[in-house]
Amino acid sequence: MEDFECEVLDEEIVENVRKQMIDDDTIFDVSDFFKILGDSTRAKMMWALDKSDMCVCDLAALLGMTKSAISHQLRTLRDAKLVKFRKEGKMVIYSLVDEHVKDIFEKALEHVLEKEN
Amino acid sequence: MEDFECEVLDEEIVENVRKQMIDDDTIFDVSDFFKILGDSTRAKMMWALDKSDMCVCDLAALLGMTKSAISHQLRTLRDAKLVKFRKEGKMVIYSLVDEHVKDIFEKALEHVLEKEN
DNA sequence: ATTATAGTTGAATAGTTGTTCAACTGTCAA
DNA sequence: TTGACAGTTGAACAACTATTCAACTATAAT
Repeated sequence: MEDFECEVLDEEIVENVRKQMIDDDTIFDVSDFFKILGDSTRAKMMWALDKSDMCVCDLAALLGMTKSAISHQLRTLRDAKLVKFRKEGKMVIYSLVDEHVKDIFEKALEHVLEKEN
Repeated sequence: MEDFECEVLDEEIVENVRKQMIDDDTIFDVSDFFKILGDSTRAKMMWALDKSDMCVCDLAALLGMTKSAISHQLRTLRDAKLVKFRKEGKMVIYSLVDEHVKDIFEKALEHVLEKEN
């Protein structure tokens, strides 16, 4: 017989789930959001900025990375609207945009720590 | 003068944050967790499995992908202990491991939808 | 036994992404 | 106006990863 790829086996389930499925754009937005936190450098930066606003240089020193690397990642975080910045003289001070992320971070942390066994 | 990379500017802040910093292993685990949900295919699969347990074939049909691609991603989700499976005849039925992920997903969804403007 | 189907797997490919490097801007101080 | 420093940027490189392809296993039915 022909080698067709994937016929539906349980029509009822598939149709039912398809009806409840959120639209592609939203799923993309959600996974893009997770992608941002899915890099340990960015995750650390968010964690650090949650503790205190900081300039690029201090973030770099804290994490033991170059200013360039940190600046690139801050750009990513800015594009994702997770951090904002203000200028103070030569320095640029970054801070978190909202508290929302903190909640998600802490829930994820719970989840991860729970699994450690 | 020498071109040193990144001297600490605000000792007090950096030291204070350093003391509150969570350890590297934990940050890695958390960002690895986010990385899993940071792919739209896997995000969709998790979303679908939250609505109903499903076999590989139906997941593939629902998402319009090959069984192979889905199977590979299911392997990733299994390794991350986010899904489990049971066998029914020729079929392998996958389901979510816990409710924890659902919470995080929904919080992230809130966050994303809130920003849409 | 043979055929069809559900699913898995490893290798290969193509696309993505994090960091480095070097060159740049803007601000402050002498 | 010159030098030093905080930060940004684009290009390049290396590492990673999602999907495809082909070959495979296992179960069920004829």
